[in-house]
Amino acid sequence: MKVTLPNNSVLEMEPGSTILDCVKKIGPGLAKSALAAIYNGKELDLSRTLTEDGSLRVLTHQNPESLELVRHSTAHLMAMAVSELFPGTLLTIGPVIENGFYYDFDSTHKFSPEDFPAIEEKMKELAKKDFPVERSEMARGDAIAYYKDPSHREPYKVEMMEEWTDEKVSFYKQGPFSDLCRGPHVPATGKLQHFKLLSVAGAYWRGDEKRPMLQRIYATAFLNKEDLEKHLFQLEEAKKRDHRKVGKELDYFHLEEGSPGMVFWHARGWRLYTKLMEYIRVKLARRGYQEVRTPEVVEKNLFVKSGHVANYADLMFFTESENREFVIKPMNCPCHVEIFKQGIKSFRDLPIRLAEFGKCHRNELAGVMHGLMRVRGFTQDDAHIFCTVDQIADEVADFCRLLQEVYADFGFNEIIVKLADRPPKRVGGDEVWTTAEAALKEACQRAGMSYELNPGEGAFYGPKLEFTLKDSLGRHWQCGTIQVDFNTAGRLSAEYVASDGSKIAPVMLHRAVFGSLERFIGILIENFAGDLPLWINPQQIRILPVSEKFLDAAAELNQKLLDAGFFSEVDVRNDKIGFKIREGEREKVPYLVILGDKELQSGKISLRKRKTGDLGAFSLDEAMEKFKLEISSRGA
RNA sequence: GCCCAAAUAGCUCAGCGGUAGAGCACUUCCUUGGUAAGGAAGAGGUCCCGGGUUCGAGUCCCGGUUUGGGCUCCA
Repeated sequence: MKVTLPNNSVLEMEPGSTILDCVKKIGPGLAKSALAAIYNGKELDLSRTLTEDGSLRVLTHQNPESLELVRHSTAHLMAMAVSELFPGTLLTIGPVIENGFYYDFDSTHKFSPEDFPAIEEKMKELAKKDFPVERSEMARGDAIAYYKDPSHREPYKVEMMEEWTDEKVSFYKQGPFSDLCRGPHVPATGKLQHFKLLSVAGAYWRGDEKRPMLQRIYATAFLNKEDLEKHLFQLEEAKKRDHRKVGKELDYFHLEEGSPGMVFWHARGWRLYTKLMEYIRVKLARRGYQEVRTPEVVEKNLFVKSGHVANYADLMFFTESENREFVIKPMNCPCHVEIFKQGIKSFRDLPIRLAEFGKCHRNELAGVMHGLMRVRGFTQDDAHIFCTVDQIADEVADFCRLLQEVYADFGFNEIIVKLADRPPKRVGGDEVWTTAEAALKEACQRAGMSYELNPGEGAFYGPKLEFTLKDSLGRHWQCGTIQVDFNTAGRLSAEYVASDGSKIAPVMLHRAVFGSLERFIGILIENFAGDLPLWINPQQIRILPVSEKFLDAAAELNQKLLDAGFFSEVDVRNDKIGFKIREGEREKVPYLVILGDKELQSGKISLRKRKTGDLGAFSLDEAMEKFKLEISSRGA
């Protein structure tokens, strides 16, 4: 049998040899460090027997592809440790996830982080024993019978296997522990060294709330110690940056028990909020959007006609007055349609782009609220573009460019685009869907964005693009979206007069760049760890008088800065300058101005930049130029 | 909505059947200063809400609310 290596050399192997035999032939060092191999494009265990000619690539700790393998094998190691420490625990599944893996257990023992050291110790002990990990196969029926036997009862495994159609299933055995698994795995438990248990949480069997609640242990594993430590450091960093914590420290907002999921914006947070609105408002005006404002309390009937009450009632707040029923609007679209319907629209008027900072309320499930990221009352930077089918591509392409421009201004340069196409249940003919999907694809191309397909995930009324940005810690946040809608305008009897005089319902494009102002602010806080760039920072300058003698001079300077449009304030407290500097740094004020005798004598001010330190003396004009430059360049 | 946990001073938290505590912040006084914490004194609490157990409940039990970690869902 011929085995081709990556350097194109060919090894001649006896029939019946395993991959490991092959690797040994390449070199004993490689055989020692090998974890698995890719043979003819398939990832396989080293113990697998070669049955055909092929090309071989050996995976070691050096290869990024090994990460999933190691994580999955570590999941088995964790399951083994848990089984030994807590006999009677039932096994379910232990998949690899983005930054690690988890394993779901059904156990009478209630796991808590206090169990982690013992489990980790056990894992290390089992790893040290270096059990070989051995693959075996069994007929599916036999495996089911085996797992039904009371002495090794695993009902969850039985349920999974009963749904499969494979004739044979594979098991992986390490020492006394074995688990149903497709593999592949590392050759021995000794290869597993860099892991950490992270958290424990409830999770339904198969994500179904009617099924038993299992206990999920989240953990992670890496190929080397440095990567593990780097990841653990990032988790710590993320915790420090938590927008709920930072937002409170910076006095941006608070939430309270009486209004769950509704934000009380404090002066500073609201300054940031309005800054973002002003920023996007200018961009929209230049692209031909018309900003409008519609009511938050709307007659229920409008949302009955739009279909929201039928499909969305669980998430809506209702109210009534004078025997009439109203809704607190959960979205702005029907209101924008009402504006569109005022007067007669011609095809010449299209596209019409109606934008609104629309405050919406959704009665989200109690368990899903999360700081600013998931709230019940929020404001979308919403707009609806009423257009013809032919105009979709142009409008979407223009939106994609707008979105790129905006995200780049905030320093987000990596954007993931997902195209969700036609779902099984949908309205509209196939030819319209095809046109719309093609238009979205074309728009992405024109904007130079590559997209992943999210098959069947579109809304019932049309396909959509979803935009996810990556923050400074590499975390993903879905913000922007543009959705094609063939349904709503027609339902609400909105139409335009076409060139042939017929009346046609326009296509509606629902779109948002930030998504919601609340969520976007949460993302900004975490991305910048509270150190917002000067151009959006609601605190820009704080004047620190060296002693009370300089309070008047400080007030005068403060007024000049306020007149010039900067956010400035004076620390009037009777404390030493060192203390005020410390406080200013702690409260993340970008610039501190020290004002004392020296400054009054020289007519200059002393500037101190956060995290950098003393910048020296500047005339007021020089300092303001400096601020303006930093603001216009949007520098961080 | 479901599982688990938490809720004590403005903030961060300790106390876990026997008279409510600390640090920071706040107020007053002393100090009037030069690039990351000057000193002293004072004030501040329905211990989330409602029931129960007990001679006695922040503390134990039950119910509710909110928050947190997840599941599911989503801007």
